[in-house]
Amino acid sequence: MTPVPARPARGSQTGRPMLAAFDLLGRRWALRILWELRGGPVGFRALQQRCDDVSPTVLNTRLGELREAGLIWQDEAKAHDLTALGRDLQRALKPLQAWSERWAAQT
Amino acid sequence: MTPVPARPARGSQTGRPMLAAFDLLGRRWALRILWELRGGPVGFRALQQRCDDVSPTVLNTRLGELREAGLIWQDEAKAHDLTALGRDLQRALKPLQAWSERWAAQT
DNA sequence: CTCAGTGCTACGGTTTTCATAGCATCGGCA
DNA sequence: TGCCGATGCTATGAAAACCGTAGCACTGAG
Repeated sequence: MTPVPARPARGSQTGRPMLAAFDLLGRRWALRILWELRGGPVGFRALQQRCDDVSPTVLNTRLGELREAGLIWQDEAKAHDLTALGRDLQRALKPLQAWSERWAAQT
Repeated sequence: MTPVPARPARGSQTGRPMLAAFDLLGRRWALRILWELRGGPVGFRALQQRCDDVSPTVLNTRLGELREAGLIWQDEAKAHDLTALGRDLQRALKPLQAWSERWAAQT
């Protein structure tokens, strides 16, 4: 079951957007998949390789969820790509990258 | 096994900080736990309730990972709280909240 | 009309997460 | 002193998620 802002998130009463986002992005490979799509459309097998050979089952499940959530879509050649909303999220995740480098520096 | 920036992340060769962050934050409840700690130290059972009664096993596992990663710590009263690094991450996650509201608005 | 490449699904085994019960400890408070 | 509720957390089996591999259907190049 794909989390969307309206519907209550897994393990939550209220459908608060942030909690739905946590539910969606807190699934394995979800963040990574979005990340690997940052440079334009990618085919299934290429995407799989970029994600360190994630198993196709999970990859396809995540792609389905992200598609249903409106973050990605498939073009006519079946390549997976970010939607405007997905690119928006991408930008929102930018500070996370900066943080991760501070994290690395501190350790 | 807790992901830290130096060590390679789960399912990754390189130990790129961003991938380690994805691994750490892509585990269930991890983001939520950090989020619920935004207002200061919280005890175990209170935190569990705020996280929609997450099972204590997972909560404790996540807390251990986040502690090992240096994002949270325990004060003398055993209450869980963000470290400076954790608060830093908190700030980095701020745009995500804004995004989630745009997401909700669009759906 | 092969043949390599692609998108994806089926299947069974392993890992993660879950729900519940319970232990040990620590204040109040009589 | 002995009880009582609350707290931090662990143990244990069941459910769900995830994984690796094999393979099907299709498409375009040669």
